[in-house]
Formats: sequence, structure tokens, C-alpha cells
Amino acid sequence: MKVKVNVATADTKEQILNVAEKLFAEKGFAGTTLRGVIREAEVNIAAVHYHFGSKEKLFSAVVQRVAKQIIQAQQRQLKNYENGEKPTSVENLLEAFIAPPLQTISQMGEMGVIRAQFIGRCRTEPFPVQQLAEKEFSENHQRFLDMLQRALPDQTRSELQWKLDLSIAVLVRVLTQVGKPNALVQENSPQEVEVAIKRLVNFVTQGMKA
Amino acid sequence: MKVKVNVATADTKEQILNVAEKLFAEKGFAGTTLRGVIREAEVNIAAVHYHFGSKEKLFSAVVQRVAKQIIQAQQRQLKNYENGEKPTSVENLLEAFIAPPLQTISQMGEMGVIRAQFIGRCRTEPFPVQQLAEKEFSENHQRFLDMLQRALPDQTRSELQWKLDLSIAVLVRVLTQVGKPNALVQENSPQEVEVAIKRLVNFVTQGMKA
DNA sequence: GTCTATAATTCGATAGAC
DNA sequence: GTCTATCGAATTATAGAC
Repeated sequence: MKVKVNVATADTKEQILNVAEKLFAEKGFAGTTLRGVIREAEVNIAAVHYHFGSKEKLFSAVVQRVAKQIIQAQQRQLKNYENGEKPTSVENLLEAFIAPPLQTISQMGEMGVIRAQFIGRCRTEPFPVQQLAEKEFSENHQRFLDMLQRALPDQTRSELQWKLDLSIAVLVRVLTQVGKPNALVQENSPQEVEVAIKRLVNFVTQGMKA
Repeated sequence: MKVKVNVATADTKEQILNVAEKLFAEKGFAGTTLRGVIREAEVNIAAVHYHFGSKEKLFSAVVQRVAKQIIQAQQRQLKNYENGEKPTSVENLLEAFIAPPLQTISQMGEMGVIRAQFIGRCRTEPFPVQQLAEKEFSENHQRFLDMLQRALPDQTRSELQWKLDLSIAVLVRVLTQVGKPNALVQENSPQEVEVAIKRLVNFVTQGMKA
């Protein structure tokens, strides 16, 4: 059975999502206007409300698209370490957390820098951004926390919690600085990203074990 | 010779600065309106433009007040380690960097949480916030970088640069999470802050030496 | 220095034709 | 699904009286 797809609509929706991600990344939620989005996306102002309902729901749609990709890549990476009994090492866990977003971003070219900045906004912007974003990522973070607890049984849950939180802060900072002078990732090439992942994993692993 | 001080004006300016810091911290630059500021500060809308000139210059004035306090406290702390020839240890340098903002914030009570969030905005908000803020902090960061270089002569300048940048990201994350559940600093009491400083310095020192 | 009044834009959202 | 037209409200900033 064929699946009906309105091509024009799919293009319009996706075009709005792409431009919205770019503008939210560059100017933040409050600094982005729907009129700015529709101008760059070359669609009608009413199309945004027809497809998404409101500015806030548009933002949620962008977040969900981003979160889905990242979490899928992280879970895929984790399966490489699934041998069974022994808990995965801290290094491997942190690499499974850190490597996927960096690799994804380096594969996306110019859009990768935008994606990186957007992720940064999700962690730092005022209400309602952080709340909308956390909803999409919290379950995944809990899963990683559970695995870290198995790898480091001597540390308390709350200790691991703030250490993971700080590790994410470090990852997000690296992401938002991609391409800038003196950043850990400057050219955003696959080779450079591999080196950056090693250094970054090392940086946070030391902190996590401390 | 007496110094003329218009008390009403001093109050008005300071009141505007206080409320502006609070609203910028809570809602960000774009999300804050001058009308919101004057409503809460109970001053006239024209007073903001008379004293500061524009929304952007008002933000700059808040940043300058905040930066001045932090940098002074850090430099004061550094003088404790000035013995002369031997370079200060990495731990001491990082503690001189990290402790002052956390201690200041815990002394400020409720306003401390606002101050902490405001500092977070300075590092993460879109143009023109980051640019205006970096202008006030960059010289101080360079000084710390120079001292770190003396303490860790085997690491390259660019290596130390991104490591210090990531350490600041960690500090800022701790600041913005003050008072939230599972944060490193929850009650914001002097004793708790002292413990937090030790853990935090340990976390970033391990990463810095790695 | 402080105030009122208002200029000049811009915003998110919606109604209704096609 | 897409469009035009527009509503109602909010924004920064300024002019000018006191």
C-alpha cells in the first residue's frame, strides 16, 4: 500500500524546521522572530501556525528532531560495549556519550556548527527553552547515570549526578565553540574531531574518577 | 571639598541596575524589556534612557559592576600565593579563580543566585551579550593563563587555553545550578560552598593536568 | 532629573478567501 | 495547504513640559 505524501508540505515543514534551528541557534528563542524564519524559509507566515501551532511548539519540534538523532547515535555506540556481565568502563561510557554528537556535527558540515550552537541554547536559555529541551534528554541521561553507577559503585548517586552534569557542560562548551579561535575543535574535520574526542574524554574521565 | 551626591539619582541608578541584573539573569537579554525593569524598579521609563542611554548600555553597566567585583576578589586571593620565584601550583591557581565567585555568591543570599545566573548568561547568550561580557573578562583570563603556563610549562599555550575555557565552563555551570536539586551547591551556605570549592577545584585540576 | 505623551516599529496569532 | 489582510498588544526610543 502506498503512503500518501504531500511533497510540497513536507518541503515546507522541513524548510521551516531547518531555518528555525538556524535562527534559534544564532539568536536564541526570544531573539528569534517567526517573521525572520518565514523570510529566510520563503514560506508564508500562516504556514508556521498551520504546521506547528505556535512559536513554542515550533521550538519543541526542532528539539525533538535534534534529540532523536543524538540519542540514537549514543545508544548505537553503547551497543558496541554490551558484552554482558562486567560493567562498561568509565572511559567507554563517557566516549559513548561524547563521541556521537561531535561526530555527527563534523559530518554535517556548515549545518553542524549550527546544530552545535542549538544544543548549547537548549542547556542555557531561559524558560521555556531549558524545560522543553530537558524533557527530551532526561530519560537518556538517567540511563547513562545508571551505567556510570555500575562502573563507579563507590561514589554516591548525587556525586555522580553533578559530575555527569559538569561533564555535559564541558561537552556542550566544546560544541558551542566549534570553529572559533583557540577552540578544541577548529576546522571540524573528521581527523581533528577524533583527536578532540580523545582529549575531551580524558579531561572528563579524570574529573569523574576524582 | 565636599562631593556632591544626588541621593535620589544614586538610588534610581542603583535600583535600575539591581532590577536589570535580576531580569537579565532570569529572562536573558532579548527576553528582558525595559518596561519590565522600570515596573519592578518603580522608576520612570525615561530614567533608563537618561542614565544609561539604551538597553544595550544598561546591560554593559551591569556587566561592568559584576566583573569588577569578581576580578577584584580573584586578584586579592592570588596575592596570598605571591612568594616570589616559584610558580604558583595549578591547584592554588584554580582555587584562586574558582573560590571568589562562589564565596561572593554565597554571601549575597538571594541576590547571589541571581548573580550566578547572570554570570551564566554572559557566557552563553547570543550577540551582543557574549561580546560585551568578554570585553570585561578577557584581560583577567589572560593573566590567569600566563600563570598557568608557568605552572605547566610542558603543555602548549593552545592546550592550556581550551582547558581553562572548559574549566570556566564547569565553574559557570556550577554557578547557574546553585539551589537546584542535585546541584553541587544546594543550600548556598558558607560551609557547603567550602566543600563545593574543594570538589570543584579537584575536578578541574585533574582535567587540567591530564 | 523626572515626568507624560507619543512616535514608529514590530511582534505572535487569527480570520477567511481560495 | 496556502495566501492576504489585519487585529491587538508590546517594544525601544524620544520630544518637550515641569
